[in-house]
Amino acid sequence: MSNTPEEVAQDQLRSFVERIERLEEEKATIAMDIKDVYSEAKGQGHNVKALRKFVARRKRDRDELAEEDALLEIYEGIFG
Amino acid sequence: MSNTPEEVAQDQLRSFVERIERLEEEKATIAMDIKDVYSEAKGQGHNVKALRKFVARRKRDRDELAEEDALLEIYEGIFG
Amino acid sequence: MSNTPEEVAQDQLRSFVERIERLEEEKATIAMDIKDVYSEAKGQGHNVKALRKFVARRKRDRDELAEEDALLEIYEGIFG
Amino acid sequence: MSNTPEEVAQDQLRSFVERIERLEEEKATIAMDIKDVYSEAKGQGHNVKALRKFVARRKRDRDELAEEDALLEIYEGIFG
DNA sequence: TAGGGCTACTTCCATC
DNA sequence: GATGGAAGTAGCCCTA
Repeated sequence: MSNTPEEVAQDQLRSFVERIERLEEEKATIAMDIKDVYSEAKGQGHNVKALRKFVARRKRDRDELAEEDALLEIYEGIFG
Repeated sequence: MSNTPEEVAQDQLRSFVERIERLEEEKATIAMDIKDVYSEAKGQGHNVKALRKFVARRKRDRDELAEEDALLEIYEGIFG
Repeated sequence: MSNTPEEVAQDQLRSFVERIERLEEEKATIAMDIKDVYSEAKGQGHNVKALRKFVARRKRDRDELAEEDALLEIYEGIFG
Repeated sequence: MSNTPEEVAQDQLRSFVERIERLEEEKATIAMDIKDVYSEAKGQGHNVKALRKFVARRKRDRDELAEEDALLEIYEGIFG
């Protein structure tokens, strides 16, 4: 009752495709959730554009911080 | 022990930002999961580029179906 | 009467900026022309939304053809 | 040798589609030209990212200026 | 004012 | 490891 290598490869491929599509669906759902939160904020009188900019800036700051930490580790590796 | 309107607005804003950042984090996690699946597929000898194209094509097909429905609505708007 | 390297670089840069802005202007003009054609069609009683979808679909069909060629290349890369 | 109204509408539609597709093609060509200019600038040692930002900023400045002019006209319409 | 289309940016992958 | 090109994503704008 064994399968040919081609069948095995087919099954693997199908499995990969299913896993990817499942994850993409989840991602799309979350993206919609985010839109909903912005809409809700707007409904309460907040400035969505500014809110987006604020969130983006915080993300940039976090990324820069992470980069600094990474640099620090490198320096510690050299001098520490 | 009540708060000023400004404080209330501030709290709201903070809450929105937190919700958004939480969701963005989840989204980023899922994006990484997807990358991992592609990497795993590659590790098993599959052609990642072709796999991506396949997944994209399936998505497009699904979208086309949805779009046909939309066109139908448009035509109904004309003839209905 | 020769120029310093900095001046040369400045002149180059200015030239690049001018060329880009000229092209961007042309592009914007054409984008407006396209809008105008849609408006004109609308003025003659055509359904703009459906027209847009039609044009988009034709473009997608063309792209799909090109993509099939690309897929062929990929497969040739695998089996060739 | 006259045509039915349906045929006339068809011909019109075909004409609109052709005009649009022609313009879209021109637009795509110009977009490629712009890319080429950036590539050329890069080839001469310029920082493309910074150059893009610079061009974008100039555009923004121009838009704001245009907006001010529009405001001025409005004011002139009121007070002039 | 919500939605969809367009544009621009960023990311990602394959190649050298 | 850089670079070029393609894919995906996010923000903006405009119409209905």
